This record gives sequence, structure tokens and C-alpha cells, in this order.
Amino acid sequence: MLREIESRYEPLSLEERIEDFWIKNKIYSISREKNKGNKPFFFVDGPPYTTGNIHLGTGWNKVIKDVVLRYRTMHREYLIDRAGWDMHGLPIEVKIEEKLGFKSKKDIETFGVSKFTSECKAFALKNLDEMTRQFKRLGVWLNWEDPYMTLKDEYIEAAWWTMKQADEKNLLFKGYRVVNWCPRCETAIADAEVEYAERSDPSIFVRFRLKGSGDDASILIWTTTPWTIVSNIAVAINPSFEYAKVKAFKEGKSEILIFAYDLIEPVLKKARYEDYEVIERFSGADLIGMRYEHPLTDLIPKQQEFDHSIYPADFVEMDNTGCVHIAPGHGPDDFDLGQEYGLPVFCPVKEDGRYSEDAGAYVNLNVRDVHERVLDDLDSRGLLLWREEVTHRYGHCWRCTTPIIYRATEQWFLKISDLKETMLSEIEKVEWYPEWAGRSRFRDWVSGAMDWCISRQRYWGIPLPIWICDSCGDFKVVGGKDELRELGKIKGDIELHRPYVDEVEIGCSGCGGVMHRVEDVCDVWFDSAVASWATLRFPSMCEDFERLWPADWITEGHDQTRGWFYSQLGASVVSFGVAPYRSVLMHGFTLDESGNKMSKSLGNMVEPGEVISKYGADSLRIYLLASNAPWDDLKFNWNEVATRNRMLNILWNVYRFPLPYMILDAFDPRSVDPDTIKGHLRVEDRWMLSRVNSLIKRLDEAIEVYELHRAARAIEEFVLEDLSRWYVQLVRPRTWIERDDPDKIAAYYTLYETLKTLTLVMAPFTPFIAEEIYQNLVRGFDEDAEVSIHLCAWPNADEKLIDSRLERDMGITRELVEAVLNARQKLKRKLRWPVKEVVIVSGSADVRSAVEVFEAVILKQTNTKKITVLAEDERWERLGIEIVPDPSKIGPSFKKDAGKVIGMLKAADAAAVESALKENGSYVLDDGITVTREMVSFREVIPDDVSVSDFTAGVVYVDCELNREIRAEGFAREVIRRSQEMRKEMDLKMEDKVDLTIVIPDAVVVELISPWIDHISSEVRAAKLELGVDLACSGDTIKEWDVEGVKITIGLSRRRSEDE
RNA sequence: GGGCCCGUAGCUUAGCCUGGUGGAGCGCACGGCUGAUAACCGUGAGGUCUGGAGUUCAAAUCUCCGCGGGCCCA
Repeated sequence: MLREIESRYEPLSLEERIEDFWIKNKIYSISREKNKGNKPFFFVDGPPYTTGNIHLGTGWNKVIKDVVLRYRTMHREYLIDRAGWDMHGLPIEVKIEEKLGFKSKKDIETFGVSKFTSECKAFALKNLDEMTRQFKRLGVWLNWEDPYMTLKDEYIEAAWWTMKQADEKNLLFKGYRVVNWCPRCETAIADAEVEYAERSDPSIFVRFRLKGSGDDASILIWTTTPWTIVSNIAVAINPSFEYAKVKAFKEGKSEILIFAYDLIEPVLKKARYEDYEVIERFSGADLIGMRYEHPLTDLIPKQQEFDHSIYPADFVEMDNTGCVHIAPGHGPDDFDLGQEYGLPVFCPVKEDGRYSEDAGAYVNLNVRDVHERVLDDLDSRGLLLWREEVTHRYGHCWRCTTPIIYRATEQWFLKISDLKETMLSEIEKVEWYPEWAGRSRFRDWVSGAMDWCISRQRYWGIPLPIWICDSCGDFKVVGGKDELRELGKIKGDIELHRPYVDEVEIGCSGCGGVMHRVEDVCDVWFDSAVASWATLRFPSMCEDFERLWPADWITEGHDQTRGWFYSQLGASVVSFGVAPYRSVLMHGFTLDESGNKMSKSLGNMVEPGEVISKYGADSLRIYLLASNAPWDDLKFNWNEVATRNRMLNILWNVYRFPLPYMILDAFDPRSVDPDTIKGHLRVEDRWMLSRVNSLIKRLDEAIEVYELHRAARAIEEFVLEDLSRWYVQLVRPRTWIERDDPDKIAAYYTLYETLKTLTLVMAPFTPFIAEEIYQNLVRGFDEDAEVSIHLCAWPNADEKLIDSRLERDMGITRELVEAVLNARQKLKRKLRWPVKEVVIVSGSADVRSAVEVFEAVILKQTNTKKITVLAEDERWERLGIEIVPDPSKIGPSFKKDAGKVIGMLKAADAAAVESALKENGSYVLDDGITVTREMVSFREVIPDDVSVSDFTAGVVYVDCELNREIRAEGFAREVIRRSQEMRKEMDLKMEDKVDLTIVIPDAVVVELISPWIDHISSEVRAAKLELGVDLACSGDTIKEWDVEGVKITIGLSRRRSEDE
């Protein structure tokens, strides 16, 4: 049986109730189990990082996933959909360090690595629970019970296995390179972990004295990192530039400088030089090999061991001085240049950013605080030409926001440079949504990729599975736990985290020595890189991997181009030589209302929970989906969420409105025979069924290519336009029929089928409200129906029911009705008052056809007695015409009589003139004056009680002339409507009967209404009705109304039923 | 500085690929309906389509150069 429902859409309680229902009945797992053995759909969840709460962007991400996965499930595909969690790495370490008040790695060592990593683990697990709860509340269905977690041994083994693959293919190597280094976290960080932000630094011009120049000439360099001067080894120039030797004058002194010729003016002007003369000009190539003296050599004894001279480099650009200071230990370009020319890598900076003994006088100073000291030292030696402050973009550690430094260290790398070609060709084989995500954006990023530094000098991460021999230096990569236990002769289990694995010693097979693990952990991006096989439990289990891999689909935000799309591709090409995914949807970012990015520091973050508690998860979901194309950035807008909430409320009302009638009539859809009912369907019913089937088609087309916004908008439009604003309005009177009537059943049937189908297709988008409606509408009747809507199959569009001609005709019909309503409004004629006639003038055959098909609809919706369609050349007889004489034609012909002719024309019978002109081309006026066709034109004259309105294919005229019949009906309907309002005020039930007294002190109106008494009685459910001019008005409620200037008093009493 | 994307009414957007009178929704104003009713519907006002240049008979749409925003990189 159907049940009546709450009058208001209350998403919060509804969604809570539905979530309980899902849990209690294990709907999620049944929905997945059910399709076991069917075509698989292998989805890999991009793992969110377990730092705390989910935000709007992560919510959007999961909602996109959820819609697609629910849709696939309804298509009876078998999903592989383990949720994933990224649980290692610096962000969590930093949080724990903050919590424990740590300042450096030393604090961690003192505290104890095992205690520290268990804190990290506990923190990650706690956040995992909280975030899972939040995702579930959004209605996101993934395998939350058995997610993949990067901290699990099983997962770590997948990473180790991959690392071993890399080693076996000679793609893993140890290198001494300049890397991004965070002096606070004391670790290397990957390019992908560097975030750029504005920062102010000194911008300095420094002289390096040339050796043996004779004239005390200096080469002029520029830098924003004074601390690297300490490690200077060389100067680079561009051999194709022109350089100059300049004598510069300032405050009565002069000096000799060498730098780029084109930059003389700006540099000397900036440094406040009064004048200069160019002594010599030469090409950059002429400078190569010249030697200079390190500026601080007296303070840094180690520098005396190095030669300093000038080298050519293409990367030198024509800005600043055109001479670049080179410190191979502190810059990637510098390092590469050093490698090319065999320069020493001088890196006198320790892990914590302080100078080592090699830095001489600077030992133990922190490179971040040393700027002033270096500048003073340069200045006192007369080597600082100019200094100022500049604001520029500078790299910072992604987690602790400390400015990074470049530092030459020994690190472990994956040799991406060898794989680039394969990676690029694999990109081509992947389907990208949108297409440019792969074609342009990702391609560009991969093209510029360098070898991947995967080692981190930290604690909480996947330990690098590399053991090095203390004696011979050989290394071994361990591919899994069993291998480790065997090699390390471990009895029992071992946790694959630091510090436990650090203690494992392995015998060296080469020299018999002892091998110890490299102390590093993995770059956390390497963790998620192996997700596509780790989620299938490969390599510990191979079956699923062989059957399912690579992934059918993944989706993440466009920041993941450099992140997960890339790391997965790299790891996969290392392991298998192919891309790990078949299709990728790249989605956008969530921005705040003014289009700026959401960030904690700006205080403009919006949390999904906040939105849900106001409007519910369904509103948020449909908003997120309908608002943008998935790949565009989404500007969050509260107002728009509210609008979606309203849309769902309208859906709720549409669903609620027929229920009381259906219940009263004990309507049971199962007892309706579709074949029999077909004969009773009205055209509007067939239209509705056509529309809903077209909707299914539109959704299929859109979802297939991930145009989720089109799909969501199609649903919204259907609910608002087709259902609420139109079909429900048409069908209402039929539901009020009290007897058993096939016309009513046809309406019920149509409404029922439409709602049922609609909720099915809405299920992926708004899973809560869809479930709620399904439970009543479908489960309410049918115990055998699926327990949940989310176990149902996606409906197939029934082509037989789709009638595009009917849909087009109805489109025209709606336009016509709107035009008529518009016209009525111009004359302020309320809909309650019928009009005599509507005349449509149109040359369109489609209009004629629409009126033929939907005449009854138009009559009813416009409350008109008659519709007439005229062709363009026909004229409705109620329209008059008027002659418009053309003085420019009449004047020349009639000269001084022209005025008279014009007057006569205006007085003439326009219709007679027109027909005469049409037939003979001329018309003879009273005085025998003949006028011809070109002398006049005609203008339509619209009577006062006729109103006009345009529509796309023509014009409608509405004849609002009042007559007795219309006045009678108008007053009758006024009485009905007033009585209904009183019933409402008295809070009567729909089936309650009343006694009605109507007093109108105007005998004419009473007489007008009299014939309508039976109709009024039945409309307001009156058992007894009295109408008169001077009756005593009685009733529980008595009210006086003013209707079009007529006083009407209505008395209303509820009739007690016999047994009361 | 470079790559990719976005910029249409106060707000959110359709249209752009394939050039031919810019459509919606929200908000606002006015009205209607009243057995969906603390709901619903209609009408109206509101646009130098981010600025400029070019191609063309014709540009929101194609091309180029700016400006603003986002992501990524240097």
C-alpha cells in the first residue's frame, strides 16, 4: 500500500533515515555482489590524503566517481571500487611534529622513531575513519569496508615489488645530484612537492676580480641568493652575446667592469653611476677561460683549493648582467654545467641548512639568516656593487612552507629519461576527457619530465627496500616481505616500517659482508603510483590483476597531471611498459564565490558538512554535478545550492500530490493492464511517456562521455518544466474524478510510470530522495521488487513510446498557451474567467498540427471556449481595418484636393475599399474620385476587448468580450475558489462534506449563478447549498468577499457524518 | 617568463567545435493561481557577450595582441 508522506521535503531527516536503511540492509554490498560474473568495471580511486576533514573539492571528486559508478552498477556491470587512502609522508609527519612541539629531526630521533611512526600511523587511521564518515554522508558508495591503505604491509610490498622491477631493468640508480631540499624537514623533496609563492629577497650585483687583467677589472654577476656566493665555483656567460669592458664613474672614483654590452645602461643607472665609457667590446666566447678570484676566499680557506674561471652556457639570458654566478652544489643548471666541465661540487651546507666546516668563517650559520653577513663581507671588500630588495616567486616546501634550497646530495632516482618515449606514446592510447587534458596538458608535462628522485630522508613512509653492503658497496633491492624474511633470516612476522626494517641485516652475496638498509623512505608520490595494481593485491595475488588491469577509468583534478596521472604512468611504464588506465576524466577545482581558490589561509573554505546540514547531500550533489562541466573550475555559490534544494522540493511536491487520491482510490499499478490502458491514454499522457523515455536516452548519451552536467541539467529541466510546470497542471482535474474512471486511471498510470522511471534515472545523482520515493511508490506495492532502488537496473529507453512529433507539437502548444496567458494578462482578465475565443494566426503547418492534436489541452489551460486557427492571409472578422492614406502618393495626383480625398478615404468603408482595390486595383469615391492601390495602406484595428500576443510562429488574439454565459461561469468559479479557501482555513479534510450558504444582494448575479449550483456543490463537496439575495447567512465560518465589485457572503459548516 | 583552461544580464550559466536576430535559472519588480498552497505559475526590466585589432557581406563564435582568474611549470 502507498502511504501518505510529510508535507515538506526534509532532506536532513530523510537522508539520515535512508542511510540507516542502507546500512541495515547491506544495500551497498548487495549492489556489488549482485553483478558478480558480469562485465567488470575496474575503477581505481585516487587516494585522498588522510590529514583531516574532507573539503568541497574532495567531495566533488567523490561525487563524480559515485555517479558514474552507480550508473555502471545499474547497467549491471561488476565494479571493482576499493576506496583508497594515502597515509604516508611529510604532511602527516609535520602534523605530528607540530603536535609534539618538535623543531627538527633531532627531536624525532630523541623521541624515538618507533614511537614517532606509531603516532603517525594512529593519526592517519583516525583521520581515515572521520573522512570515511564524511564521504558516506555525501552518499558516496565505494568499498569502504576494505579500502586500500598505503600503510598496509600488503601495499608496501606492491611498492617494493615495483622498485625491484625498476632495479632489474636498470632503471633505479643512486646519483649525486642537486635536489630540492627542505632545511626544516631535512629531506630532499620532489619537484612536484615544491610550491611557489611570492617572497622578498636581496637582489645583488657583485664584482669578481679577474686574475692577471692588469687593470683591476671585475666581472659583474647578479644573484638573489647571497648565501650561495660562499659556494661559487665558476661564472657562466652566453658565448653568443656581446660583452663589454666598461669604465664606470661614481663619486669621483672609477672602476673597470665586464658584463653584457646591452645591459650597461640599465645596470649602471640602477647602481647610480654618474657616467661610463666603453673601453672594449667583445663576444662572450672571448671571455671563456678567464680566471677570477673568489670574493670571500680569505674567509673560506677551502675555496683556495679551487680554480675559478668563466665558462659558456646556453641557459644564460640577456637580463641582469648576462654573467651568471655558478655554484654546482646549489643549483640544477649549475650542477649540470659543472658535470659538463668537470667542476668540483662544493656543497658546504649540512642537512639542517647550516654551513659545514668547509664554509670556513661561516660554519654553523644558517643559510637562511646569513644574507646580511655575506653582504657586509662583500661590501667591506669593496665587491658589492649594488643591492636592493626584489619580490619574486620562490619555491617552498609543500608542507611546512619553509623556503627550499638546492643542495647536492646522494639520492635514489628512477630513470624516467629512458622511459619518456614510451610514456608519451602510451598517453596517446588513453581516452582523455576532455580531450585536451591528455593531448596538451599531460603531454607537455611528461615531455619536460626529468629523472624522478624517490628517496626521502624521513621516517613515516614506505622504507626504500635497498640494502647496501658495508664492505663492497654493492646494493640489493628486496621485492617483498617473504624475500626479506628469508634474506634477513627473520623468524615470525615483521612490520615493513621504520625503524623495524632498519634493523634487518642481509648477507652480501658478492663479498660476504653485511648489508644495511639505506635509511631513506620513499617519496609519498611513489606510494599512490602503484595503486592500480596494489588495489588488486598484486603481486601477492595475480588472478585479478591478469583479468582486470589496467583500470577502466580514473578521475581526478587537473592538479594531478603532475601528480597521480604522472606518477602512476611512470611506475606502470617501469613495471609493465604500458599505461595503467584506459580512460581518464580530468576534473576542475572548486573556487570560492569570487573565483579565487579556496584555502585555509584565505579563510574561504567551504566544507561539505556545512552545506549538507543546510540543504542536504542530494542538493549538494546535484548542484556540484549540474553547475559546470566536470573539467571546468567550479565557483561555489550558496544560492545555487538553495536553488537545487528548491528543485528537489518541487519534485517532492510532484510526488506527493497524487498520493492522497491514489490512496483514496486504492490504486495499484500492478492491476493496470498496459495494453488495456493504452486505449485510455490521452495525448498528453502519451507525450509524458515519450518525454520520460527521451530523457533516458539523453542521459545515456551524456553520461557515456562524462558530460555529467548535461545529464544533471536534463533531469532538472524534466522535473521543473515537463513534470511540475506542465504535466501536473494538465493532469490535476483528472485526479479529482470521484468515480471509477479509466481516464483517471490512465492519468495515475502515466504519472506513476513517469515518476518511477524518473527516480530510477535520478538514483545515481540524488541517491537519497530517489530511494525514499522508490520505497513508497514501488516497494509500497510490491514486496517482490528490489529492496532498494540501488539494486534496480537502469531503465531502457522504450523507442516505441518516443514520439518526437508529439513532443514538438506539445512544445508549440506550451508556447501558444503562454502567449494566450500573456494576452489575458494585458487585459487583466483572470484565468478563472473564461474567454470567448482564441484566434491563432500562423503560416506554420506545425502550429495547425499542434492545435489539432492538443486542442483540448489549449482550451483547458487557457480557459477558452473556442480555438480558431487562421492562415496568414486570412483575417479574423472581429478585427476591423482602417485606411491609412499615403499623402506622398495622393498629393501629386490630386494637388489641392488632396486634403479632401484624404478625409473621404478616412471616412470610407475600409473593407469595401480593400476588396475593391484587391479586385480592380482602384476604388471610386463618392465624387467620382478614383484612388488606386498605391495611395493607401491598411491597418488592423483591434477592439478594446481583444488582446494580442506574439509567439514564435505567429500571433494569438484573445477575445475577452463578456457575455451572460461567461459572467455566470466566472462568478461561479469565484464562489468555488472562495469556498475552497474557507475549507482550507477550516482545515477540512479533502473528503469532508460541508453545508454552504451563499448570500448575494444582487438579484442579477444570483440569477446568473443559479444554473451552476450543482457544479459548485460538487466542486466544494457541499451536501446542502443555499443561494439567495437576502438569506440569513449561517455556518461555522462566515466570510464576506468582494468579487469584481459584487459583495458575496459565504457561510460554511462542516457536515457531521451520520455516526458522529 | 612558458603550457593548458576559463572570462556572456547583479549572481550561476547555454550558445562557441560547424560564423547569420544572444537563450535559461536565481535575484528584483509587477501580476496570476489557490484540492502541490510557508508551495506553484506568468510577465517585465536587466547584455558595448573581458578590452583592442584582424579575417568576413556578416564575429559571442575564427585569428592575433592585451587584461583578469584557475591549475601546472620555469
